[in-house]
Amino acid sequence: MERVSIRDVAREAGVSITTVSKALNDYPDVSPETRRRVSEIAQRMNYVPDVAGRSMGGITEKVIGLLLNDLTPTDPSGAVFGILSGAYHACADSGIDFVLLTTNPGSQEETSLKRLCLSKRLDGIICNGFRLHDPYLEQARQLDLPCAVIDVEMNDPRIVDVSIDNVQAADEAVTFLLGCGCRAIALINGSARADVSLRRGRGYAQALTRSGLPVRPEWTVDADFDMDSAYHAAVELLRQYPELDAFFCASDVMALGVCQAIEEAGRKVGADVMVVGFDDIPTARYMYGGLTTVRQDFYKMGYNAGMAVYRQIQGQKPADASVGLLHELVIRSTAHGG
Amino acid sequence: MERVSIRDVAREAGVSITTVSKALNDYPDVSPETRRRVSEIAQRMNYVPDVAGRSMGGITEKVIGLLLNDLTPTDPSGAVFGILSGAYHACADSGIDFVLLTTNPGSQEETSLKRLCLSKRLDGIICNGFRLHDPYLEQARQLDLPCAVIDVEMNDPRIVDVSIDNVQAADEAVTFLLGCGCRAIALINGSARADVSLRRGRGYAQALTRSGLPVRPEWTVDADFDMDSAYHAAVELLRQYPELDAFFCASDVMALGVCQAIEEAGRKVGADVMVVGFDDIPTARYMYGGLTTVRQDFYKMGYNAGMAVYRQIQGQKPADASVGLLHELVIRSTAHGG
DNA sequence: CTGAAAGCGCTTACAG
DNA sequence: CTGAAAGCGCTTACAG
Repeated sequence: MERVSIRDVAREAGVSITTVSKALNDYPDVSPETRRRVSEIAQRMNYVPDVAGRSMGGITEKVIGLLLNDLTPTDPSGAVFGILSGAYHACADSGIDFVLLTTNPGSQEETSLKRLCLSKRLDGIICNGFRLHDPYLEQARQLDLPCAVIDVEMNDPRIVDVSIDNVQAADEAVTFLLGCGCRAIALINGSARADVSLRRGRGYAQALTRSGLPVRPEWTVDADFDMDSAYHAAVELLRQYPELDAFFCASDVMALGVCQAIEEAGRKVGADVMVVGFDDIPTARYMYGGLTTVRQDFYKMGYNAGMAVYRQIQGQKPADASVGLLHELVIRSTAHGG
Repeated sequence: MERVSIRDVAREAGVSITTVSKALNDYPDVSPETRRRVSEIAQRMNYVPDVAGRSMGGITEKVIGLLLNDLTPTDPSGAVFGILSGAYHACADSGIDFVLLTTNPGSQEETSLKRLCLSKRLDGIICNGFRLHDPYLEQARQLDLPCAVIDVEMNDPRIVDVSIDNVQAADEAVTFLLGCGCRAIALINGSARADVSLRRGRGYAQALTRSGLPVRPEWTVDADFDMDSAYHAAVELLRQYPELDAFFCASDVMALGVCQAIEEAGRKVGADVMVVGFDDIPTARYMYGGLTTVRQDFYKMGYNAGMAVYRQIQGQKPADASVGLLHELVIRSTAHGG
């Protein structure tokens, strides 16, 4: 596509490029008539200043990157999409450029986070999908750049943590199951390498302990947030421990696999065995008569993360981005009182 | 973050910036020893060439933009995510920069597609989510840029169309329902402003006509791809036309609403009333005992679109990107023979 | 109010 | 094999 440069506009308008630049950048020292004529001509010629040129001239847009650890082909829970959309809109609302970046365990070894940020000229970064011990997580602490990390408790004054209170959320879910009369509750957890799994496991244990119930390690399975793994785990648990009367699952997607296993075992979900999921994915209310689950708002997580990074770029101190990030136990059919 | 420039590296290495540039860009006329030392120093100093500088120097990366018409907070079907991921990976595999852009009916009036492409320095573009009569759709034809459009039949030799054969897919779905013995089949369609809706409507009518059945317009409802609208439409249809024995839905998400309406009407999904959805979303097999649906591969659509645009950028002629984009009727519980 | 000139960080003929 | 210099498209003191 043929690009029109500032010289072309200047020639057409019969002025210098200085004047074109000033007219288009709202400098006061340009006659109204000149400004009008120049903008009119620039518009007509479809002149769009070259970003590289502008950048060299000293004008750069701020840019925030959303760094996704592994962009998978599919996003069953919609978590990544929600975060992406939220971060994007936070940038749009702040007049900041948004750029999508991805990495994976392999490329984390190749290129340092710092070089990645440098090459994309980032002014701030949001990290999502990182596992404990991922190299970039540690590098984020050394990064001299506004940074928000989603779903990993970094405990670093320079980094904004963005996540719901997962311990509390899991505690509430399990406490609810106990209130429903359940006494043998299994935990189908996400990957042990994910910080949220640790926290949800803690909430689960905390609720049981408070009720004077033992925490039986054999009733906790790491199903890596995977539907099929959860299904198989539940099949096995139900076979070995027929006394199980409830499953708390660290994601709705895993809850689906668990529900299927329960039904295949000839038991009735929500009656014989209760199930609570996590996330409240868009289709949750249509599954198994309505999945009882812990809702979290991924869009808002992304949005808050974007805004928190933006504020830091503006020089404000990193506000607590988890404020207003509330979870909510949504009671439907797969687990319910009375 | 402190940026190191080529001068800093040159100074540190005791050579000219010319030599640094040559060493780092693999020019042959640099002594092996100099090259080694310069790269070593550049690496150590975390030197990353400034893209703007490189661009001014004449070296620019190719970039493909994925333009989404409205980035919604949520993506219940996972279609947008799949396309995004596919397009991203096509770019990654081709060594091309990927950038995410969004627009909406309002901003389409403000900025022309051409200016948008110019401002992002695009070398190619993929359009998704556009409705018939969206201004950008017409502007895409005039655009002097490799372009792929998803799910709209553009019929333009310069534009790559990317979509499954929606007429054929719908025809197969309805023909299957007829084979199941259904004789009163309603169509819950997507927005009439979406090209795919038109095509699926055509396939629906085609299948009925072939079987000598009348196409009753009152049995077709535009539910705009929305779960709740589909639910309400189904409630109403079931009330007015109790003889309905099947629903063909233009999306799984809408099928969910329809299934709920059927159950609330005291009828059994898959027995009294059959339901076929569209998309095969990740959770489809867990809903209502398994949703019968037409599968399409969104990731592949995005990937093929990206590759087709890339090929055009390389100067190759625009291959048919829909090749290999197959749909598949997945028969589960909500509609099944015998 | 206008414009010539310097400078931003690179690359690349070109001379040595 | 090395480096001085021109040039890419802008912005912005600065002089007029």
